[in-house]
Amino acid sequence: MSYIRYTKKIALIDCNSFYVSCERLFNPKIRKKPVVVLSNNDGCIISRSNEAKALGIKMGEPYFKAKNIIIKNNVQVFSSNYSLYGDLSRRVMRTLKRFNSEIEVYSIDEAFMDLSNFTDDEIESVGKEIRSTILQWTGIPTSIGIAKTKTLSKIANHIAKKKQSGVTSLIDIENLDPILEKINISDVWGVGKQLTKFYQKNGIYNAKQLKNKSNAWIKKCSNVLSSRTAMELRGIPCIDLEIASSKRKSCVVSRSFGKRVENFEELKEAVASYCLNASEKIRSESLVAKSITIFIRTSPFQRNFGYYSNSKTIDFPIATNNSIEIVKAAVLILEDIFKHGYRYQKAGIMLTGLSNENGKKNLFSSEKDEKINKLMKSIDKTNYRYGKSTLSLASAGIYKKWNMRREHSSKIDTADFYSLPKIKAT
DNA sequence: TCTGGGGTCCTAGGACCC
DNA sequence: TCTGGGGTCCTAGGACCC
Repeated sequence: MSYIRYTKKIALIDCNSFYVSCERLFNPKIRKKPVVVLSNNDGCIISRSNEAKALGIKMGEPYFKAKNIIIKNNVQVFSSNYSLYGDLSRRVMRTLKRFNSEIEVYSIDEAFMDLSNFTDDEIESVGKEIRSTILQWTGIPTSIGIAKTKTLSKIANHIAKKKQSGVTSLIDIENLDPILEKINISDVWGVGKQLTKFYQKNGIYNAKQLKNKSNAWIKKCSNVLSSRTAMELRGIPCIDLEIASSKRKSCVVSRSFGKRVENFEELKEAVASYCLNASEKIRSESLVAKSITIFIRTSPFQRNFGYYSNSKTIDFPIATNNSIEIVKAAVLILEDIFKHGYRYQKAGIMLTGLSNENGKKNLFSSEKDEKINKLMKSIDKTNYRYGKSTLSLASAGIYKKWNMRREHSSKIDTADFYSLPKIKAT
């Protein structure tokens, strides 16, 4: 058997300190200053400018723990504004698609792109052109790594992050060993906390050592994913680019509360309102859910009031995306798992077994279902037009005392068409 | 005393990613 | 006082069947 083996060129484009860069776009005064963006509920630090990193502020660090450094160094702090970041992300991806319409949007701030049709000589300058175009058109700085596999392009990107040009290609490097040797095993894509521990125990401390370990050993002692990672380090592509955007399989809405919740009614409100969010989300993607899970828990960090965590899943008789039905099921579960006497910190709802809506009609659908579907659609339309939660269910509450903290919001809303300034043509 | 074997399907939990 | 949220995939083990 013979086959043609051609070398792929995979680029990973990654936005630098993405959330911070988004905030900076609308606030030039903080360009050269240390900036951090906080997670929901102003809990943790999830994006840092280089200046903030240099101060020793760690990724994922609780905000209250870093507060001293932050105040002392006048670090600018922002609550997260996901509609802004989502909007800018779409702009970046749209710009990227001009270079190759087939990209894999891997996360809000990253995309893989196949650049195999360019020659080895061109590749680095193509990378630089992509980078400068994105910067010019969207204002977002990026780093670009190019290599023969996704895993290697992650490493290339890692290196590019530290370079002035922001672009690194490993394509025409014959022997990658000296480079891989400098990459810490925990920095390899697909190697998390547990695997790092395991590899270190077996004398593997860097990417080169993993690359040189036999597949048989890796598969036996770990799993297929790990052996794929090793193959990719050797320059053999095992993880395909996922161009076609596939439909999601689950949908989660969960939040920590702004303050601890003790009474059932408030918890019910929160859960009901998460249900409305989740069902609207799956409706907008024309999906229906087979089952629903509710979970509640007290803080895992403060157990002095006792710790309680529980969850339960039930199946719907017929897959659904109807808010009313979903809230009803959620409340039933909640009644079952709620226990008095605890200070709840977080609750969440998960819709699973998602499938396409059009397969939904069956023996049991009725005229009533049709009416409910129409009602849901008009609620969604109204909320889209007049702002989120214009129409809601009474069970979701009005005052939402449990709502999350968001004390440092920049309040920029590019996604809300109606909050844009109006200019009248004369 | 001695208590099949193998296949499939489902689920919960763990590990990973951003 | 204060510790995020949303995904995917894999695996082990149980249930069930013949």
